[in-house]
Amino acid sequence: MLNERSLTVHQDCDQCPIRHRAVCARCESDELERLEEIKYYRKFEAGQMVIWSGDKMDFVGSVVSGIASLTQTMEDGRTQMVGLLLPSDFVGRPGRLTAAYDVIATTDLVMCCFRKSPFEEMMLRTPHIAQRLLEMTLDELDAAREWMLVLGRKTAREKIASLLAIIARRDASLHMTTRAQDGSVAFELPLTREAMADYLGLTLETVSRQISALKKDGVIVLAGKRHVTVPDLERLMEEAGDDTDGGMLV
Amino acid sequence: MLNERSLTVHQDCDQCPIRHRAVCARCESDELERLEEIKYYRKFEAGQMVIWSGDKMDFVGSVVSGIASLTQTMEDGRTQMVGLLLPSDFVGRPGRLTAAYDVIATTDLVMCCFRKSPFEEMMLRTPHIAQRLLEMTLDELDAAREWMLVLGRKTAREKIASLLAIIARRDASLHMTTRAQDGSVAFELPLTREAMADYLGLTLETVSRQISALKKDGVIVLAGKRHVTVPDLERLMEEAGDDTDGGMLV
DNA sequence: AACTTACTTTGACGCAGATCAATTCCGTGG
DNA sequence: CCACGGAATTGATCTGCGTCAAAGTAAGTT
Repeated sequence: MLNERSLTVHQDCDQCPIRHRAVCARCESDELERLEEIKYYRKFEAGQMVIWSGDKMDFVGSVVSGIASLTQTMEDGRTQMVGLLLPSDFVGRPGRLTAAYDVIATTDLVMCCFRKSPFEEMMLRTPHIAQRLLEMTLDELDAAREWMLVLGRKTAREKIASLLAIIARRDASLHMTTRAQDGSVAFELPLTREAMADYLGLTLETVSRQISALKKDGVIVLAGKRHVTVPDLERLMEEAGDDTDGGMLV
Repeated sequence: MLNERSLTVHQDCDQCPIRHRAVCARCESDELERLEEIKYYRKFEAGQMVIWSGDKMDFVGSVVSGIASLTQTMEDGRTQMVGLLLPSDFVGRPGRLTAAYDVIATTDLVMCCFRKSPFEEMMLRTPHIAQRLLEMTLDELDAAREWMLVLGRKTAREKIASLLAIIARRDASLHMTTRAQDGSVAFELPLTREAMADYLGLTLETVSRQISALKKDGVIVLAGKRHVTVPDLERLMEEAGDDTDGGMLV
């Protein structure tokens, strides 16, 4: 799967996250119309498989609402999440026949899809789309590599802080956070502890313990299990060991 | 940096790994000539920095000979290699101003470069190049994500086996391995123990210990510190915990 | 041949995070 | 309202890998 770093939120239609004009601001408008014609929606329930690794992929698309995850699994069951698809993120691989990872609906999910072959044909006709997709894919590659540093070198506490910082940043850019006058940021955790563990290469117990520790140290405040308030985003990012000012991740 | 998954080895010129006709088999030949015109070579010694993270990138190119690594570093010095550039791999990010990672010559290195702006102009003129680069970048993304599984979920022994399997496979595709009649494969390890550790998210001591263990168990045979013989590639891949038949990595 | 320097191996020990095991929390439906 | 079940917490213990330290190896230099 290609994923994330959307074609950005549709301005004209709050149902569909793909702002076609962002894909290709310089294309002839009839191409854009054609894109509109081959569009359709798919819904998934939390926990449902969207795509199995190795399956034939006959569509590309993007997330309208909900969260999906890209996951790799070893025969013995160990799993690693390799990407998180938030609303506006792109899924699919122009030019590829089969899916490389499992895609799972983490929450209830709505996707806006395009049949792959017409999309690809259009890509061939309109060069700016390939250029835009290249741009997006490079962003994803950056994100994946930033995540490699997290997985390979960070401590459990730093990993949790990194993930929270990323979600806070991403949610902020989608205006999903509450930002109080004192600068604190609040958001809803979209992942179970287990999903976080799979993303971070940890166990769910370690995730739980580190969240408790961050809470005890006042880095975050929890209301219920899922509602997180970050009093000081700077502090959280220090905890994450982040040099990267605001490197875009996921 | 974009990297790896080359524009493949030049057929006409063994000096230059970029087979321009592979980039764009369908372009007009004068475009290819133009690419030839803006080409130049750069040499680096082992250990030299090719590019600093954050620096302005004014060229793209590919590795002719030697090995380079893409590395991320935290302020406290922890480092994670996020990519390995072998001969024929591509470096550079069309459409990006600055480098996202350090690029370091792991061995003596020769690169074939193109000044970035003419290359980009050409990319705009010849759509197949953007499509080819998209293809390559998607491959890299797959590789990065496969590596996330290695970093997040595999044991030290599996990590080492994974790395050796990848190098063996990569070298084989470049005809750099010796393949004996009994099916064993032999190659030269291009990395120090420390570099391997940085790639695998381990310490050099653990790398050394696991290599000794694999040797003791007959999975590999060492002649000197660097020359590796793999009697049974299947066995090595089992040790790597590899489901992926032959997923391209690095 | 002796010295230097960088790389590698091996050992002893400690700790971060995994594993195993009980509760507790909380949302949902009867 | 209670009861049920998945999610989360917390505790006790184990272990793989990191850390610190020392010694071995190989290639280049004088």
